[in-house]
Amino acid sequence: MSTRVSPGRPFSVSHELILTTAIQIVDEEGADALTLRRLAKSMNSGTATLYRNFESREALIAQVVDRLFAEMEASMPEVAGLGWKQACRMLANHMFTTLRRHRGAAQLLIKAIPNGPNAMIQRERSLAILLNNGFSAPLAARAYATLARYVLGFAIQFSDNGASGEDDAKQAEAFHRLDWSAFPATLFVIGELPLPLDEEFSFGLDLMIYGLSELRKNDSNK
Amino acid sequence: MSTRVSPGRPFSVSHELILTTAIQIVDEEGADALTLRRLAKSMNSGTATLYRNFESREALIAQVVDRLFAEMEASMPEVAGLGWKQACRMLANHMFTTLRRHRGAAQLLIKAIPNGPNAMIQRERSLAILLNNGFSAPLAARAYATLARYVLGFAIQFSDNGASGEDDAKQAEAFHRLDWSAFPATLFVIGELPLPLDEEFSFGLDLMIYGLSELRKNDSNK
DNA sequence: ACCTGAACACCGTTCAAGT
DNA sequence: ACCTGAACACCGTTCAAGT
Repeated sequence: MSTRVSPGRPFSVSHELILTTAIQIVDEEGADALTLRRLAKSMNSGTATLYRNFESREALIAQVVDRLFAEMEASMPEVAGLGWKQACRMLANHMFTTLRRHRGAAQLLIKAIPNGPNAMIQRERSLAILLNNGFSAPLAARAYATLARYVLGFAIQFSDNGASGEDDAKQAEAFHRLDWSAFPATLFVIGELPLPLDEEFSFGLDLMIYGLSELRKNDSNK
Repeated sequence: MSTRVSPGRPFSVSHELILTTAIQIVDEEGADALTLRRLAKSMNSGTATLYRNFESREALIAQVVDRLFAEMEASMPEVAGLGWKQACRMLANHMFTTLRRHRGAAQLLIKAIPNGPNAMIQRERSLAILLNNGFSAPLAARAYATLARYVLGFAIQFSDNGASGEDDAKQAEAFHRLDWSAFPATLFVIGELPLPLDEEFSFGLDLMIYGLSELRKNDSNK
């Protein structure tokens, strides 16, 4: 697969290699492992060389992030024939799945809101679906912004905390130490927790889409 | 303020002082500034001394996090007479506000789900409200888990990225470079973006609460 | 002209040495 | 017995020196 947005400037080959290697590191070892030293070593180079292609670590990360949006765009499911609800669900799930596939990638999106070319294309596509389905400009803007934050917020929380075995053990132990009189509600629902991550995500997503459908009715009637 | 010598158990005063100082640093300089060296220097001490009170940086952060839950608990609004919708809204807003007041604090909650005593009390209180209002155990568990993730997900994204002036300038510049033919939907809603953060948060929260009210009806009728 | 080793000022963690 | 300076193995960034 070729790059969607090519710079066509000096250092482009090296530039390519750096981004590819960076994503590989994020995939295999998480966001914390993406250090300039680690990255340079993977390419048998030194950190100083990286500064020939990128102004700073932050700038490099911004381009890594846009790569992820390019990948999302390339593997985007077909939503043309679907209703807006189903389209929203698929787009949100697709973004969520992509971020989860690249382990700690979601954490890279925190610092700065994605502004790269591929992120812009994705926003355009999403807004167009809403506007073509009777959403007013203010409602479409709100719906898109909130849903995008929702997906990213969940993806961040599910991104890196790999050692669920150890965490779940601690959680279970803490629950067992609770006494009935002080924590009746917690113990009453204890069999339901913790929820599978995907289920938690889908549950909240459906709540929001349902709420949007109600707002849309009033929006259109007005 | 001078350092007091503890008469009773060893390190207890120092333990207190460390947590207080840590929160002060997070408030004033953000989560990134909370380094052990920075923390030790604030107390005219060395990093090694910190390891006398805390097993690791991670353990220290876990206790800082539970301090925030304690603060939330202490300033919790009265929700006894309110309906569950209004109670949910107030609890979610309160958690969001508390996390925002301590600038980068939300980022400290990512690594491990809060397990401290004060976090447990807060969960008990929230679950009890849902269960006392006709929610079944499965629905209450889902509602609580999803809302808690929602609040934290938003708080994280609004936590540290302080330089909104520079960011907004970049965003505006990027928007101006767009051409109408390629980005019609984006340009159509451009006047609506970016939304104020609180509005975005409230918008999504209301969507979820509305969706929950529908699920609750079926839940109770069953 | 292009590249990079080495330095600088940081980071979390450990432990031998000091009191 | 208690504390901590100093070391260790890292980090992002810079620049003089090498090719």
